[in-house]
Amino acid sequence: MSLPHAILTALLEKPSSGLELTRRFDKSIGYFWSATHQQIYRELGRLEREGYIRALPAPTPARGQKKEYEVLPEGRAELARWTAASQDPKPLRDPLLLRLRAAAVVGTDGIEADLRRHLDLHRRQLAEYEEIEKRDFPPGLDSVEDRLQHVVLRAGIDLETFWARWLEQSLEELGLDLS
Amino acid sequence: MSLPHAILTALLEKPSSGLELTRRFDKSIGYFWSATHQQIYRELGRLEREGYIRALPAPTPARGQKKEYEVLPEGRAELARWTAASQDPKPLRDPLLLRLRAAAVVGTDGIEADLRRHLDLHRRQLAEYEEIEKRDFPPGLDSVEDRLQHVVLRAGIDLETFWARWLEQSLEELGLDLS
DNA sequence: TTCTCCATGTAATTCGTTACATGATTGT
DNA sequence: ACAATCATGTAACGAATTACATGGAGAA
Repeated sequence: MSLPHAILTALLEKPSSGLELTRRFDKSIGYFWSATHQQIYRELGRLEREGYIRALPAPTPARGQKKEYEVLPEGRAELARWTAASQDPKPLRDPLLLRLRAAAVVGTDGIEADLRRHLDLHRRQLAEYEEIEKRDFPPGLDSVEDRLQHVVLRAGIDLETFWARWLEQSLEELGLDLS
Repeated sequence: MSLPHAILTALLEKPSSGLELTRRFDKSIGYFWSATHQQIYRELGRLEREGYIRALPAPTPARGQKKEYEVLPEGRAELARWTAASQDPKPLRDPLLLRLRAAAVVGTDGIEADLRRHLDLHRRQLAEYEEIEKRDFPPGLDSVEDRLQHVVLRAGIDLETFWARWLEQSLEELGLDLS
């Protein structure tokens, strides 16, 4: 039940149309909760039916016309309720770890190349996050909002750092040099 | 498409019935690919229909009777193929990070207690993994299989370490002492 | 006999993904 | 006029979650 709340958060930050939301989900919020335009349109319809958001009055409402949404007080209340509610952490589910475990049974042939590729992808993502940190979070920011957004970005940076280090160590441990 | 391959791996390690698999998915393999008994039974049926596994001949095949499965050569081949195939890393998707982002908009009321709870849960999981490491991976193990299983466990340990540290730092950053 | 596990399933729903469809706007 | 792009959707499917159903075996 996270997607509707991701959308409510995005719309509170700035009222938007479906496609604008889709673009914003390719960065920012999408860094920790991705979504496609099909999911977003479906969810916008649901949220509107349930009275959490409404479409801003448009001159000519028609298919193919831009439709902007804003959050209603009920939507904000629901988001506050959900944010405060306790939730268990999801158990880890990672195909790459599963593949290594399988490789212990059927052999490691062909997996090293993909480990190196993952290492490269995580390094790139890390660099991107660090760019954002440098740009958007100069030292000396103090508001609670800034601090919250910063710790979230920190999670992204630390996670990518973990993956990169772990992949480096694992490649070495398995006797595969780093090219 | 990971669940069938998780099951093939588990069955290669040791032929099992559905319920035995379910129990093993509560530990070991389940630490990085969890599954419920409903998923497992459905997938066992599919794998059998497709000729990847077969039920061992039982004295009295009937509902409510234990049914053991073993992997056929086709199943092993499919697992080897999947293990070697390239796969993109899944984008991060974490409800807790989303809630912090939402809290930047609707306020932090009620979220600190859950952050502390998550910290506690991650510390417990970390302790459990470290127990396993001490028990199953004494220094001096050398086979490729052991090393592979060890780096997988290492990923679990490092991930839990990351979450615990990140939660400690975030609670502090948000001005909430660690009680 | 009834209760409690063990063991194997079915059913309904939701969420995410992939592919496709349609209208409006802008540039050439 | 045509193509490309913007924008909003539909349809179909697969995977995961939740709840429920059925049967067998042993203990009180």
